[in-house]
Amino acid sequence: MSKRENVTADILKQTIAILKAEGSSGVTMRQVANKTGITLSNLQYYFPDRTKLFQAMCEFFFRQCEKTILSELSTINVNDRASTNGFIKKLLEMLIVDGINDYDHSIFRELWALMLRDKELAETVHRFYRNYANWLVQLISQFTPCPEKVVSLLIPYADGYEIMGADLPLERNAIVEMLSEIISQMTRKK
Amino acid sequence: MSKRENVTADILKQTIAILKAEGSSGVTMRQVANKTGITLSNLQYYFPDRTKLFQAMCEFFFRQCEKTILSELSTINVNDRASTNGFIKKLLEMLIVDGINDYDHSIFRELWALMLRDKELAETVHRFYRNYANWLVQLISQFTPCPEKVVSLLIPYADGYEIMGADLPLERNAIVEMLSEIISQMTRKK
DNA sequence: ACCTGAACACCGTTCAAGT
DNA sequence: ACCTGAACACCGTTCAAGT
Repeated sequence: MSKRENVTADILKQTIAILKAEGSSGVTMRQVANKTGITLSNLQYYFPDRTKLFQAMCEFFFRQCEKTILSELSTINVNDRASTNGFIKKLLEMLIVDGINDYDHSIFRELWALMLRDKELAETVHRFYRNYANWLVQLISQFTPCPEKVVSLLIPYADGYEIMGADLPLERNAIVEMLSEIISQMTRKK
Repeated sequence: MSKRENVTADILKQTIAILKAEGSSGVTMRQVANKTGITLSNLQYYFPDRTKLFQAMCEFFFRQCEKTILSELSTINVNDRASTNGFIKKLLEMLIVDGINDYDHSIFRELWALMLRDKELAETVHRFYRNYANWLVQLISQFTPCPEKVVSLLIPYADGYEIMGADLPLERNAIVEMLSEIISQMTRKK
């Protein structure tokens, strides 16, 4: 790793840490520089303005995400290949998460807001979602004849549930049950 | 309306306008004061700090939202009472919206981020979602024996779809079709 | 009760200057 | 190629002072 790569990786890690802890308004150029242990001017040498820093942070974040997700998905694949029902349940338990459990979800929420005012960052987020959808389709295609339907149902639902799932008339268990039924009906029918 | 009510309403309207146009980082105390035509100090008399301004803005925004939604829902109710299928389609067309069409959705995205760092604002958002879910349950209960299921499926899905629906393997029409089938199967079964 | 302006520490960005 | 510090206009907040 070149010096440039090392320094920028440090900067982006600190940026993500601050974003997670304090939100996008907490990510100031001076704060990032301080936590990284460099001067403001030096930070600006690597990232000439705040927008560029956010864009790079976004790409860095998704590179990490992709590693995590791919290893999680491969885990599920090995253990539960046997039964279709067990597989679906495992997948649902993984995807349908309460907003309180935030580990990386808070960063997604910040990105959804930042997307509105930064087209390049928005394209990075959309690219991630397209990749994510493709992986899921590929994984699920072993278990159902309509993986595109299942994925098109689950990904948006998981994002929305994370925001306001706690305010729904049904409890999480009932919702997982409902989704499980919907998917097995889809799978049976065709 | 008292003077206080008039001034605060003006302030909050301008706050929402700026939030929609420039995002939460664009909502500065000085900018809000300028657009409202009052001094910074005077704005601070009505809203002692930025957090209080955001909280009041959030409540004001949802009061407007509730009016809009209730009138939209009553419209759907009158025209399509006749056929259950027609009613569901109308409802889906209303709820499943692409992120590009943003009218008020951009404000929701900002609020989802602000919720993470302001518990009072978060409670206001959750209260809105609970009300929204209750109205939908009530409206839908005429057409299906399991309105809680339908609502618990549709609201999170609509929020998630607005963010990343464009990145799914299925087109919007196919998705509306899929959801329509799912709901009519739910309705038939019981 | 309502409104004002000065002053504080902090912010992003620019720039001329160093190695 | 990499790093620095001073200076700019802007920010939220505090405060003492007015009507």
